[in-house]
Amino acid sequence: MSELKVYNSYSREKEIFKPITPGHVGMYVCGPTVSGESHLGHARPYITFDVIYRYLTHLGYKVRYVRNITDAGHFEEEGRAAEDKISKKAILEKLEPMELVQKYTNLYHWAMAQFNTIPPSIEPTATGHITEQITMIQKIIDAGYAYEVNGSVYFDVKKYAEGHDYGKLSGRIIDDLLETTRTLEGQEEKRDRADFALWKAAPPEHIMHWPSPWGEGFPGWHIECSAMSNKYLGEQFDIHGGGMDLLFPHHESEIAQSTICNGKNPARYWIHNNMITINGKKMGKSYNNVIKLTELFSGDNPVLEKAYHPMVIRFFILQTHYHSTLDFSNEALQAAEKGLRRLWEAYENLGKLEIPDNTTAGDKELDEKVKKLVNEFDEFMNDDFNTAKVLANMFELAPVINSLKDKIIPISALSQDTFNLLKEKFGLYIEDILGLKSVSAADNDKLKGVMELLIEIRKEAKGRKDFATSDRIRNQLSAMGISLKDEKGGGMSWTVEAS
RNA sequence: GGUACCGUGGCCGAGUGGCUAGGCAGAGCUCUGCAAAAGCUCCUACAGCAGUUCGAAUCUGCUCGGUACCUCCA
Repeated sequence: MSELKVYNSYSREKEIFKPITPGHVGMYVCGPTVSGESHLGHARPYITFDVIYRYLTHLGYKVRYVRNITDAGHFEEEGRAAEDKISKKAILEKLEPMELVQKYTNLYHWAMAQFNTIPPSIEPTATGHITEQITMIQKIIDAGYAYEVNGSVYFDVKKYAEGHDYGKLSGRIIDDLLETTRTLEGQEEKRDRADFALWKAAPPEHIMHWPSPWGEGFPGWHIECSAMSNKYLGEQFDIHGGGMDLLFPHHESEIAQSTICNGKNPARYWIHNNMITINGKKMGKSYNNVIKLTELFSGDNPVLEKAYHPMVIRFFILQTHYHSTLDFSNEALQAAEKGLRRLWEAYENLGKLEIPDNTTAGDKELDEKVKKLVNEFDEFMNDDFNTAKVLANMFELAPVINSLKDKIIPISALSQDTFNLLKEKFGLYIEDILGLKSVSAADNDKLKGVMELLIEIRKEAKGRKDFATSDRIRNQLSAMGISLKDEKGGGMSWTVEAS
């Protein structure tokens, strides 16, 4: 079997994956800032890294998956910042900071569960690790790479760049960074415009602040990930992941901080997923084109033609390699919806098939083809987690499976070994590694009983050519979102559309 | 402006220099009381120009177009 190769953003090359400690993998993924509702953009990294986590686990690694919650910082409740400053009443009505954070954390967890992502091993919060961050900042100050001004602490990028390669990860040229003409608010305190905050003094009206050696304030954005990854995964760990937009300045700064504190790049492999775009534009606050996950699932957004099932989103994302941009459109999602349904039906059909013992391949060519398609699953995943190719092979297998089920191809065309391999790997991949689930709604026993009754009545009606009755049953059910299909050989199957 | 990346058939999207990716849509056929589903078949593209090569979607250069990052961002 081929070795796992991953594209390392740091070296810009595909590298063979070798963990620091054999048999173990430490993976840190930048989590969301919970100052607002999770949106479609959040779906991409967490589904991508969920599959990576699942695959590494499948390979036999014991993976410690750490994904943080950014719940500290200078955020305010959406759309209320301005009035808060002038209205005492608004201040009274405002949610407690932690109440706000809890609300959006809960929503995020709920959405991640909808996507069938496995919760991380550790999910540390920034507010829960203030002391660790302060300790780290102090270490950087002591090392001479940070300075304090008016209760805020900044990282001295210019000094760091003298002896280190600041900008390597993101392909930045340090001189350009130092000379950028862009002017931003509140930068007078910095010695150099490329410097970034490790600690910010909090103005009195600020909603979140903690005591520190430099006064009341809150941690800078980059330090939390360094502090928490260090705490739970050590000075150097295997994989650091996140969205491509975090390359600079976030991950670049993390490398700088950790290098000063621990003398090394914190991660061996930097993995970044690309962005989701809408009509060719990145989805983001600044573009005002954000689709919240709750809206996506309910269809309640002007750009959405309908609601989309979380599994459709998951499938849609996995149909593209994680390193490519993924353009969102109703057309593309609806295509994904149909594709997933077809694939899943084939999978269910496969589950119902049985093969007699000691069958030898009656159709050698087909047998070989099936074997090849199945074995390529591993190869494709080993090639930088190419889920798109795995799915393509599954689609190639679908007609074979359906033909076996309809007896267009006799089951004896395949050898017992090949059939078992197909059954085992298809299930392993589609459910355990890709993490897909059925989109059709609830199986419950009472409904099943009712359906069996209706099917029996319809069969009887058809038997006496009472098509008015048989069509009435099918049509009425269809109107309720239950589709009945006549199968070859007189059987009937039914599926309930997800509401 | 600087730095990266990208430009694939109606749409979405894989892609290792030579061999039909795949999905959705569309057309035809088979099956079927009808329908749906399923199966089979068809639809063979790689922004433009030049170059390297026996051979390029894949390498090089230029042109055009697009996106991202440089600011909070997944």
